[in-house]
Parts: sequence; C-alpha cells; structure tokens
Amino acid sequence: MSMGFSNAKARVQDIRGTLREDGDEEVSLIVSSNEGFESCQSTICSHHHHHRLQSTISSVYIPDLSKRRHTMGRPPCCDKSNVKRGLWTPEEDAKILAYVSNHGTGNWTLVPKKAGLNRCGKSCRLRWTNYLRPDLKHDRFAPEEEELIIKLHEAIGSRWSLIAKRLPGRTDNDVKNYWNTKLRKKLQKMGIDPKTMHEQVQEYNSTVTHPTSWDFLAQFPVHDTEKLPLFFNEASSSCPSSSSSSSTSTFTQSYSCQKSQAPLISPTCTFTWSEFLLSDPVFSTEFHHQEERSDFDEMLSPTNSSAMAMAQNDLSSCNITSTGSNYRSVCDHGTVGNGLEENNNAAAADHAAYSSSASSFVDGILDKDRELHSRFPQLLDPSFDYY
DNA sequence: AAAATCTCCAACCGCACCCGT
DNA sequence: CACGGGTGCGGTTGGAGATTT
Repeated sequence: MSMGFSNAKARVQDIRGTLREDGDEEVSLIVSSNEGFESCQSTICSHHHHHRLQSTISSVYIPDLSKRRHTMGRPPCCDKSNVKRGLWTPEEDAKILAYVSNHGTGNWTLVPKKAGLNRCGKSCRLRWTNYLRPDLKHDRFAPEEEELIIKLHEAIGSRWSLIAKRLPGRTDNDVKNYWNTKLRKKLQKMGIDPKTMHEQVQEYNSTVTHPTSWDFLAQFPVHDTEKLPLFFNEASSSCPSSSSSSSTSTFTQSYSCQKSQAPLISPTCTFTWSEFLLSDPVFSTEFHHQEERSDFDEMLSPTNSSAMAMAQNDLSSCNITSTGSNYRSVCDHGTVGNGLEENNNAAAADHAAYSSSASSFVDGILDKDRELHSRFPQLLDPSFDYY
C-alpha cells in the first residue's frame, strides 16, 4: 500500500506524540484512506536528524524536530506584513500535513486561512514541496545520485527542477544545495570548472548541427550492460542483451574506453537519451506535461541533441582523467591504444574493490585517475598523443 | 579556550509562465 | 487581447553549528 498525500488518497485524522523516558518521542498517526483507517506508530530518535515512519505507510514523513535549527533564512522583508516567516514549528508542520491530507495540494493562498496558519501561501507551498512531502528522501545523496547530477548538470546546466526529476525523492532545492555546497567544490578541486564544461557543451552543441553526429553519438555502442551505471541499465531495457545489475556496478564502466572497443559491440544494443529519459517512470509521467515536454523536446531535438549526446558519450564511454587542471575524455577522439583497452578489462576486474573504496562519484574519479596513472604512466607523458 | 572562518541548508526573493476569466 | 491569481523555478541569504586557527 503506497500512499501519498499529494493525491489526497490518505488523510491524517490525528497526530499524537508522547515523550518517552529515554528522550525519544513516540508518534502515532491515524490515517484514513478509501481503504479504511490505519494506525501507524513510530519513534523519533533524538539523535537522528531526520526520520520516516516505519510502517505500511512509511511514505509519511515526520521530521525530527529535536534537531531543527533555530535559524531564519533572512529577516522579514516587510514589517507591515503580519504573516510569520522563518522556521516552521512542529505545530505548523502538523497543520500543513493535516490540511494537505484532507484537501490535497493546490490553491496555496487559501491554505493558511483554512489550515489556521499565520503564513503566506507561498511559504506553505515551499514548506510542503521542499520538506513535508511524503515522497521525499531525507538521507544523504548516494554516489549514483552524485554521478547523475554531475552529468545532467554538464548537459543541461542549472536546471535543477529537471535534474531533480531524475532523482526520486529529491527536490530542486536539495539538488541545488548539494551542488552548491559539495559537488561544485569537489569538481573545482579537481580542476574542473563545471560552468565552463557546460558552456563548452552548449557551444559544441550550437556549432554541430549535422544529424549524423547525433546519430553517431546517440548510438554510441554499449558493450556490456552489466558494467553500466544503474540508470543506463534502466534505459536499456530494449536491448536484448541487457541484464540485471547490482547497484554497486556504477562506476567502472564510466571510465572504460568504449570507443576503442567499438568493433566488439553488438550494433543491436544502442542507447539514446530520449529512451533513457522516457524509460523512467518519473520522467515518463512528467514528460506528458506540456512544459516538460517542450523542455525535453528542445533538449532532445536533433539540433540540440549533441549536448546530451556528449554527456551520454561521456557517461557511457569516456575515460575521465584529472591531470592537473585538465578534464578530458581520453577516448573521445580516437584510439588510445592497447594499453587502455587492456585497462578496460582490468578496470572491470577491479570493479568491486574500486566501488567500495570510492565514497562518492568524484572520489571515484580521483581514485580511478590515480589508478590509471599508476597503470599507464605514458598517459602523463607530454608526448603522448591522444589522437 | 576563544576567536575566526567555513559549511550547510531552510527559507526567502523575484521573475516568468500558465490559465481562467 | 488584457488582466490577475496561482505556481514553478533559479538564485540568494543568513545564522547555527562545525571546524580551523
């Protein structure tokens, strides 16, 4: 049974909390739906930053109020305004939850009045969409999520809402904050300027209009789906040779030199961004909305597809290295040589250890970079010809 | 130990777009 | 077509807590 308040199928009838002797709080929710009433209980642990109810309606999110920061984003912009701003109290959260569960979302300007809140409607909407929504994740970003954010940002820039839609349970605000506080700095430390990368992609995209470039890149071969990132496996369901893959097999193939192995690849197994995006339940649903449709029509149109193709190319086939201030795709422009081909296999063999040692995508890149340099010191030789 | 600096992220702002009238 | 309310979105802020000096 999966419930979400956004469609008003479930209604919170009552919320009660009891403080236990150990400091944790016992929370009881009475939820009704068209399937009847349901009671669920959970414990808010004082040492956990966030919390989800563990029950059959685990999608209902109860924030850990004990750790809430008592800060404000900014002081009230208008003293004449009589509405409250700043952090939300548990009581206010409960009112929003109760209101949304009873009435659903929409018409947020009426919410404060109907819910008995001294807030502006916009603030209520933000609180719901960014924090209280039951389908939100409140745990740390996974390496797979990092990877996806980086690649999508490279392809489409800071269109956080679109990126967030590829990350179930994450809001645009989450992604944006994570990018600004973590990922951007990590990339910059590696000598990668994310802004420049995206601009280069855009520039390349604007100069390359010949459809064959898209055809070539879009059909960039996939050798072995078992080694592909998880989200590519999702997209490659049409590929007869695709098989299931564990979520740990995320990184290695991203650094393998696919292009040099093109002859080995079955021509029947291809990948396209449009397939990738449409294959996702979240995306495919959203794609029916006109706004997103126009966004992605634009993004995926033949004349604008090279950016996505480049990103796809990068994702599926490139050997990313970070040497000094350079960020380059070793295999982008030609054969690298037997060494790297060999390395592809070696990298696959090393996959398990590699995945477990890398704490994040970026860390993974750095690890892989070091590994490559130790295996193939000729890559560091200035006379080495990539082309 | 205290001060300075950095990190994180919830919340805000303001613009643009959608949609009904 | 114009208007206005509602909503979506990206950029920005600011202060508590963490870390460094």
